[in-house]
Amino acid sequence: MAGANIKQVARHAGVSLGTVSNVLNRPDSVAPATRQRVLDAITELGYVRNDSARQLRAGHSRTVAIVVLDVANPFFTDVVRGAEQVVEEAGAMLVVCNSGGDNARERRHLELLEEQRVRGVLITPVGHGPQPQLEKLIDRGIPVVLVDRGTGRASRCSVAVDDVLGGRLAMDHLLDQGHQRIAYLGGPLSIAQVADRHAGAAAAVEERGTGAELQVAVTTSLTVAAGRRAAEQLLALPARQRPTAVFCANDLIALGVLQEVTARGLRVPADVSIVGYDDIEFADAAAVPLSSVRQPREQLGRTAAQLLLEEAESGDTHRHRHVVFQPELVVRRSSEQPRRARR
Amino acid sequence: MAGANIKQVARHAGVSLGTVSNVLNRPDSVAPATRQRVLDAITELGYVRNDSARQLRAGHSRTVAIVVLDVANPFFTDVVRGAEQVVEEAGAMLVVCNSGGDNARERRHLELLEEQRVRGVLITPVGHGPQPQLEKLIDRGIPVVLVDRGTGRASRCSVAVDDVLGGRLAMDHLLDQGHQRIAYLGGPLSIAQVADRHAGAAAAVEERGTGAELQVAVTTSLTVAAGRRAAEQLLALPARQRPTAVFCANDLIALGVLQEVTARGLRVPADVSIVGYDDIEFADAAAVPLSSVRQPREQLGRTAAQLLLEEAESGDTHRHRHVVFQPELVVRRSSEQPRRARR
DNA sequence: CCGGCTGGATGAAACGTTTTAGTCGCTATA
DNA sequence: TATAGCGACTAAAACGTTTCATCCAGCCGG
Repeated sequence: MAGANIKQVARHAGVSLGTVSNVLNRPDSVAPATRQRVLDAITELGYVRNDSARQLRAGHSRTVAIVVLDVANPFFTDVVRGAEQVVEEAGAMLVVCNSGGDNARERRHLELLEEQRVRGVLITPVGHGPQPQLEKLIDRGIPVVLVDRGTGRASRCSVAVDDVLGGRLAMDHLLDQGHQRIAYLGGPLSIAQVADRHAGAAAAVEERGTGAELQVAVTTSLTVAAGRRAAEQLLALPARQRPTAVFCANDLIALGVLQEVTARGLRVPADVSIVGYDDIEFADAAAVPLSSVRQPREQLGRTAAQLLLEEAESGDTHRHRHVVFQPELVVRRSSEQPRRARR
Repeated sequence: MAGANIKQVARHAGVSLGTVSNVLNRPDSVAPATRQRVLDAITELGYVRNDSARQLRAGHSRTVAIVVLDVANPFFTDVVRGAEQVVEEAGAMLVVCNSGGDNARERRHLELLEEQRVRGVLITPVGHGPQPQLEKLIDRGIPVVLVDRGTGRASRCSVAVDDVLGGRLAMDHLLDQGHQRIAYLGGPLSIAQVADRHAGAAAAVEERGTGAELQVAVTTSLTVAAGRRAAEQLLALPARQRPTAVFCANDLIALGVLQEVTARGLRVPADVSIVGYDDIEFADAAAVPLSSVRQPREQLGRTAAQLLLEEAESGDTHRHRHVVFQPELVVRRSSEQPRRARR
């Protein structure tokens, strides 16, 4: 009952092997009576298609992969959910791979995915530099869609949120509040999003021209723990060098900072204002509700998956597209208090 | 350059096809000179193994699947990370599938996984009832390990945390604080964890015998939004019927309750005490730090993966094992305040 | 009554591996 | 000197599909 193949089904139903295949793939092309006989045989033997053989014949699998920087980051889980919807609707399967922000792990995953001849890859690459393994995939004709990573090259589709704009929004807001010593927290800088958000923030300070100072504290990862450690260092500074506001590369960092700051007995936003990035569900539920830059996360995933499937279908006739969404600043208590000017 | 197969590599290197395979799989068995020639041919042609063909031959794939109730739930992302470590160390690949607590989706995933002839499946099943699709996998000889789901049947391994004990711990704590009207929030009850935690809570109330009352409010899912909605209903009750403490089936629900309660101008824990479950990272960062029942999440994943691989290796000689971890109550501000007795 | 057409079924090739049995030339042993 | 043994390599089978070229019977129009 366990391991029947198509040939045994055929014998059991008294038809040829090709007919069984037809029942499976083009049921209309076989006479109702025969079809029923085959179907009966299938259930009777507990036959289950062997996807390996199918793939081998087809030249590619029916799974789509998404490679994210961190599975545990709510930003990515939302993107994944969006992509999942579209992919499953198309009868395919989405597999989630976690690079953890590590170049080597990313490469390893891409190698495995190439071996698997996946139908396509959605990826938020670790670095901005060229990723040879990714080029290899594209050479082989496997569609690749860049997720949340800029306008990319002409050789692939991409969906993104304008991170430079996001950084600018956050920083303009803090400058509006009168802050003069502001810190940007995030890292590693090899992560493009981290760099872009910083670029936007720096540009905003520059343009404002009021001589505000933007310090940068680079963290080793985008986690709550990293945020807490970074805050520890900032708070060790003498009060007059200490920044009065912190803009964090994501909400996890921001939550870490929030924890550490309040643990030290300082108040948010009275002593330190905080703005995060991503507007994850928990930003609103934090000890002090967190101001944050919101991105259309699920939509990002959906759109990416759509572009991918589109490319997988249309083959050569495909023209690469680049979709850019606009972020939006959500002001909450962690930064909203009207303040006197500071220096 | 893109699509070379083993045969072309062989021709290019002037050897037989079998020799190339040997270079790939048993490099020591081929003479160094020949080996080098083959290796050169491989890089020159950009050859990449075709995993479908490999699998077909081997009879099973080298990927392990984990089917979780909710990818976006931090509890599961941690379990996934634990499993990932072990699986990748073994040179295999972990694919994450999301049942979303939906029976039909779970079945669909299992069907696909059976077609893929995966090496094994880690799963937190949606219901406690029998899942025929799961039995089918086992019949076929695909190892299945139950994650976070009780002592299970003898036909498979399992790892779990004692949810009944967890419910008991939480409830004992609340009873110790003198609460007499307590609500249990969670759902759907078809999710085993939800039912078990409730069972533990009910048992604690029963044993205490002080006539405390345990209301149950069933939610449609284990999300922040569901928690908020449930809280809305509870708070609509007249003050003297309203529970003074709430025990939530997970932290997401608890965070939702916390948000709604504070939004209504009530204080936690003065007006309503809250205890959550899972002790996710954000429990500590919430507006009022959340008491919660902690589970060894990553270890759960690691152990599950180890059991799975063990079974996959040893085949028939395998004896199923059931590992149970103990949960631990973490008391924080949301429930810790010493209180006068209530009624 | 014949030729062509059509719906329904068949047989065989092909996909790219891994593995097993076997071949071949050498060297060490009796 | 025959032979057993060994190292290095080869040839071919097998894994389970899908697809394509055939084939066959029946039916229609002429």
